[in-house]
Amino acid sequence: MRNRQQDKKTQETGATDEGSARYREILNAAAVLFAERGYHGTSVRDIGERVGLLGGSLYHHIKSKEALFVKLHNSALQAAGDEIEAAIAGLSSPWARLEAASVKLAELQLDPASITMPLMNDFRQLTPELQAQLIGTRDKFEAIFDRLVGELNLPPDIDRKIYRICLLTLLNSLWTWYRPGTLTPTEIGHEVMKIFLPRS
Amino acid sequence: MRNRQQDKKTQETGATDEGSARYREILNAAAVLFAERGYHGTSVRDIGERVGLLGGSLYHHIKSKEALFVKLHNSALQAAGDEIEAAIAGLSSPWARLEAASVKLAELQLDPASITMPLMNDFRQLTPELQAQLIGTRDKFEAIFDRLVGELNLPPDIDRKIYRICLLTLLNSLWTWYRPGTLTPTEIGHEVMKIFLPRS
DNA sequence: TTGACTGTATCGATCGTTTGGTACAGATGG
DNA sequence: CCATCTGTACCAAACGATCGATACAGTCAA
Repeated sequence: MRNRQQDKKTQETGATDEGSARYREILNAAAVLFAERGYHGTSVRDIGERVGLLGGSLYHHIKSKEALFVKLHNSALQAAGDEIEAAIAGLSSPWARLEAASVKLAELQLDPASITMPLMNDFRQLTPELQAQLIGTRDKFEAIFDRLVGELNLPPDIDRKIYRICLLTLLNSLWTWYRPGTLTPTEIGHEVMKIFLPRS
Repeated sequence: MRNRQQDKKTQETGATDEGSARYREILNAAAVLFAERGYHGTSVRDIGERVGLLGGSLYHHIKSKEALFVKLHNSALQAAGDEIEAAIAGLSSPWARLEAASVKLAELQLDPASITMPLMNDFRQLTPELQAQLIGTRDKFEAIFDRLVGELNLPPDIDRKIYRICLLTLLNSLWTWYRPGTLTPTEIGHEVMKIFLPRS
């Protein structure tokens, strides 16, 4: 028995280097892989390889694969929420505000440089305990669009909840089919909004 | 003289009991689990448990987990395509045809009794080789909606390709958020179509 | 010298898959 | 009628590979 005393365990808090460069590297690498291959399809060794570390060495920076995913998910949603709020800050027309928010979200989802939002939809592949850690952040994010849709003067026969879900689902799924080429992410965002804007 | 002729070669394709009751049981169980937890999140032992078999015993009926998924995917898409074609057969108005097709697809996606279409979107978690086996069937299915959208008299500023992708993405994602309650699958289908139909 | 960082090596669990064997149903042949 | 054979369907056990995670020793800058 080596450890009569439980030794210091410097990182028992679970919080590792919140802001180190290495940690952000890992966060970015994990974001790409989770987005490309899903949670279960990505191993910690895959992530390590992308940042030049062995799988086991990652655990000096992260607490667990699950914690990494939660951190990634929550901080991405938080950042996206902030950017969207900023994008609509100066606008007053309800339709203009919704369009600006949608376009901004499209840009965020399709920007390869940003930490994208892996598995915004579809976290069915995650364990229920993991899901529980994510719904809070997600609800808060969706509340932004809930508010924006609530301000709209929509035709009375349109269900606002379904309208909002559909818009968010589409924007969050853009990256599954978008390929850079003829249209920019911004243009894609406007194109999608054409479907949701009032016609006539 | 057992086989002077290579006899009828009933299952040379690697396909096992194409139509046995057990095989359909396995297909159904796998459909549910793949949809709930994704491909990697579902183990063959999980599937076996759902039909009262050990994981290894499944291999008397299936060739591999991948083959099971491919079979599931292709037959579901084939059946859905047939049902949608039947639903629009008697209609002539382009908008009525698209709406009928969409509602039918919504019903198929949300009917818990049918072999649903697991991971219609999002097969990024699959290996490229597996994906290659699916895109053919998928393209053929999407061609139905491509044709229907092509018949529409859409506003000229709307990109038809994006319009079609968005509609299909939404319909295929319904099950990720739909919960039985106030609205039936049919009503959900119509509700979604309200967004895509010409307003005013 | 210390503490942050990384490699080496390994753990137990689980993965998809294979193997050997068994129980049983129906044909076959003497 | 009985013995034998064949094929189906399954279980029990195990395979090698890989999973997330841990322990520990070495490296190196401060």
